[in-house]
Amino acid sequence: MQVKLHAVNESDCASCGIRAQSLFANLNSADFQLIDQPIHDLALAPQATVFAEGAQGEYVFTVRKGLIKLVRYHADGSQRIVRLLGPGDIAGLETTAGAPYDSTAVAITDIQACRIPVAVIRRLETESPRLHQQLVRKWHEALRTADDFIADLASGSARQRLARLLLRLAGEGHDHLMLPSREDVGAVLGITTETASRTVAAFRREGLMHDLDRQGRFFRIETAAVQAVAGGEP
Amino acid sequence: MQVKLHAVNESDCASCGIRAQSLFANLNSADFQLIDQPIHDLALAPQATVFAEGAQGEYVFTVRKGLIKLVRYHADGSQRIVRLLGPGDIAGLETTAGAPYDSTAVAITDIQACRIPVAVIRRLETESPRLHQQLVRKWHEALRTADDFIADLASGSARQRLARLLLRLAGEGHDHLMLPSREDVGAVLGITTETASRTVAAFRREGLMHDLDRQGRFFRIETAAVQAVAGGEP
DNA sequence: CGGCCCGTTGATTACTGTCAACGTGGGTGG
DNA sequence: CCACCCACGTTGACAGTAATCAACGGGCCG
Repeated sequence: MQVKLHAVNESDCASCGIRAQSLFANLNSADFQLIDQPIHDLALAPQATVFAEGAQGEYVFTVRKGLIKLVRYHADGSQRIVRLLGPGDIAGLETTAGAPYDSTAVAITDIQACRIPVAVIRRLETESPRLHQQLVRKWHEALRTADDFIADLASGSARQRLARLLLRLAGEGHDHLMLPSREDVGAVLGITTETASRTVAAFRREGLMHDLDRQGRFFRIETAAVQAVAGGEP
Repeated sequence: MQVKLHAVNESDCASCGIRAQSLFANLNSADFQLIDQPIHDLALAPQATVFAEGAQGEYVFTVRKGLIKLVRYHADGSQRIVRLLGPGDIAGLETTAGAPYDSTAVAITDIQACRIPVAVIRRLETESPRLHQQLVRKWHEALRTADDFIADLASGSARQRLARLLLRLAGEGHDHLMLPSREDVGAVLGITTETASRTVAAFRREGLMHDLDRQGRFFRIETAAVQAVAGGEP
């Protein structure tokens, strides 16, 4: 696992591309003075573990670039991905509630993230209403996303689920996306790797998605047609 | 929909059976003085809607007794239950983030709940660290429960899912439970009403659960055997 | 160059969804 | 008070989908 660290300061935050969605979205200079422990920039390679379920957390992580999976393991060793986190999302929010990590976080792609000591959050939370507001927003986003996962990605046929995942990964207004490994797609949708592979292959044959590379990871989707499948059309 | 209301005061809270799990768990008398809008006691009959998805919320609801379902509706009209709330749980937390309700809340059983104006929460949150701490705890509980739903109730065979639901409804250390309608069981587990009915019937035949009434709602379960099925045993 | 991981595909089985019918208990209206 | 009706649970038959077991090819790393 490759990990690179370097300290971050206020000016880095000021020029951060995802500042607007981050926890520090509307902090002022006085707020920044309250940060008494270093925030580190973190680079992770695919498959790197950010944190493990059950560990006592000391950091929250703001994803700046890449995709992270939150995983729960079943008794039989199989995994279920409970949520996917992208730029602007926070991993390890539960540490701000003083709890151990609820799931294991693993990098799917190359990751750039900010590692923020939970003590910094606790201090800012009580002293800066601006951070507090962002924190509540993040709790709400996380909960809403979790509910979306149940409603969208855990209901209906494999075709419907895959279609909804494609739309989610592409993001509003975009038609290109990167798909995780077929195994991860299966773990997100609650289907087997084989069914995930078959369904992707079927979508390609049907012209619902087109390869953008030769490794079967980057795709362009026919948004309207995919939406039809997501809604229940065969 | 039958709704009964009456105002609640500090002494009611002091004697509340679920005070320990409630938002007001450790408020002191000074904190109670900050409550400047009335909190109402709410009684609801089964099928009553507590709030509807998309509505701008003005209240959060603490469930004192009964079971509430949080529902999302699909484009085709079918429903998916995203979470179940019982005594001590809060419905409508998202209003404290200033957002509309993310899902529709419907009573499954007779309900007793406290209806708390969101303005009261906002005021207490800034002025009472005790309430603030409880609020964070509630966000965390809700998020964790949502993740549990994905990992436990949306993975594996119908038998596994039902077994896990039974264990969850019984609660740690208990072996008796009330099951919602077969339609709701299906909507929780992401299976059809028929499969839910068949699987319940199979569990009864196999002696995994025993009727406690004649309407097929109250059961006693063989906890060890049900755990085995939940873990993957046939 | 060889091995290995990953994606793919085939064959078969098992499970769940679908469509349909029926009984029963509770509620309603006469 | 009784008859009717309806919602709900149940069960059957069958179709359709996904899981399982197995095999194979290609790209990447050592």
